[in-house]
Amino acid sequence: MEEITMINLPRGTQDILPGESEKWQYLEQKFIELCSRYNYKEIRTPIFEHTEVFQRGVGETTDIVQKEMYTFPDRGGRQLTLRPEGTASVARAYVQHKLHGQVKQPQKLFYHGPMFRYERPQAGRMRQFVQFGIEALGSADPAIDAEVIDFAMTLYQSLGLKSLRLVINTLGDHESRTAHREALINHFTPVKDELCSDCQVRLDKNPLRVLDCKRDHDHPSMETAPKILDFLTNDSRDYFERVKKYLDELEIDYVVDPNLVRGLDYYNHTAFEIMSEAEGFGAITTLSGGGRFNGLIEELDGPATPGIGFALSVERFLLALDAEGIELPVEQSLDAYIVALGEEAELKASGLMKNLRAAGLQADKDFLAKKMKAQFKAADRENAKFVLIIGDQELEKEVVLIKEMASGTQEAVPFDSIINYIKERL
RNA sequence: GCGAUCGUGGUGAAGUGGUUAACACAUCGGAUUGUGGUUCCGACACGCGUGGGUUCGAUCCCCACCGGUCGCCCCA
Repeated sequence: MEEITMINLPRGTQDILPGESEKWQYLEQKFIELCSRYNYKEIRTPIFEHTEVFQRGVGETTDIVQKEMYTFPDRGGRQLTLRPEGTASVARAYVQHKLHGQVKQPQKLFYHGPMFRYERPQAGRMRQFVQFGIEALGSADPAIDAEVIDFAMTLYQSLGLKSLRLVINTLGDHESRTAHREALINHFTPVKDELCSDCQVRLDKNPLRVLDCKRDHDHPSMETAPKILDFLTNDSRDYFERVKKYLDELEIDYVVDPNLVRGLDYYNHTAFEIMSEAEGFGAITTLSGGGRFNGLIEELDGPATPGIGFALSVERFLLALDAEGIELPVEQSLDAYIVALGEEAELKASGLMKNLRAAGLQADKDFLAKKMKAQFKAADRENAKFVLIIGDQELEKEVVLIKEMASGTQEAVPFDSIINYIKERL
C-alpha cells in the first residue's frame, strides 16, 4: 500500500474474517456440545496470570518458560504473563476457589480461548493460537484417563477426520521417575560431550527430555538408553495397564511409544498425543496432547489432587480437516432480501424488514441505493431464498411481490401475510 | 534464535533497464429506464514492500531493512 504508516497485525497473529470465522464458530459449537455430553463444565480464566503460575505450574526447565513466554510488568510493577497454555490457570483457579472442597468430584472442566507463545510462526504454529481443552481434577481412576482420550478422539472423528494416530506412554509416578532419572544421568554422562548443547543442559535439569531430542536422535547412546518402562513401580505399571484396558474396552486404537515425552514438567503417568497422518500435512503433525498431572495442584499450594486433561489447537484442527479435504457445513444463506425501488418504498422496506426479523427470519436489504438489477445480484450472492420486491405499484396496493429464487416463481402477497407466506415455504 | 524462499491492482498472476505495467477472476456501469445466476460491451495500478545505491533512465541490477511463507529447535 502507498500508506507508509499502515499498521499490520503483529507477527504470528491472524485476523479471522467472515467466511473463515464461521468454521471457528462451528468447531467451537461442536466442542461445547461434546463437553455437555461428557458432562464437562466451562471455566473461564484470565488471559494473563502472574508469571509465577506458569513458572511453578509448567516448570522452570521447559522451553515455554525459558524462552516462549510473553511476560511484562504492569503499571503496578507486577510480573504478568500472557497464558502459554491452559492447565496451569485451571489448576490455579481450582486451588484459589477451593474447588477441591466441592461435593462433586472429580471437577470436570473445559475451556477454550487464545494462548500465547513467542515462537517463529510456521504452518500450524502461531504466536497467538486457540486451544480447546478439558481437565478432570480430583480423580486417579484410569477410567477417566481413557475418558479424556476418548473425548479427544471422538471430537476429531465426529468431524470426519480419519488419518489419526494416537500415541500413548506412561511417565510413571514420582518414585519411578526418580529411579529412571538417575539411570539416565548415569547412562548419558559418559558421552555428555558428544551431545548437543541443549542436551548437555537438559542432562542436568531434566534428563528425560534428552530422549526427546531430535538432534541427537541418532546418537548410539539413544538406542541403549534406559526406558521408563523398566523403572516403573508396580503401581505405575498397573495403572498404565488399566488405562490401556479401558482404551481397549472403548475400542480406541493406540500405539505405545516409550519415547513420548511431554514438554511440560507437570506430566506424570499417562501421556498422549494425537497426530495427523494425512498427506500434505505440514511438518508439525501433533494435533493435540495431554496427560496426567498428579502433583500440579500441590505445586500451586493446593491439597494433593490428581488430575488429567488435554488440549487441542484449533488452527491445527482446521489444517487437518483441510488436509483430508473435509468441508465444514457452514453455508450461509438469507431467508429474505428486500428489493426496494424509490424513496417511499425504501422507507416501507425498513419497516417490513424489522417485522421479518422479529419473526425470527434472517433478512437484509440494500443500503447503497443500487438499481434493481444490482439488488437482485446482491440477493443472489447472499443466497437469499426469497426476494421481496416493493415499489410504487405495490405500495399502492399494500402488497409485496415475493419471488422464490430457486424456482423463479413470483406472487403478490398482502403486507400482513408476508411472514406466514415465507414461513410456510421455508 | 538459526536457515531457505518470496514480496506487482480487491484476488490469482505475466512482464521488461527506456514513451500507454499483459491476461484472468472479482467489482462497478451499460445493452435489458421494475427482476438474479447466461451472453456482449465498457471502466478499474498517479504504480510494481520500504529506504538507499548503480545508471542518462529502474518495477526489472546491487545493498540494507521490513513483511509473508516454509523448515530447524520445540510444541498445540
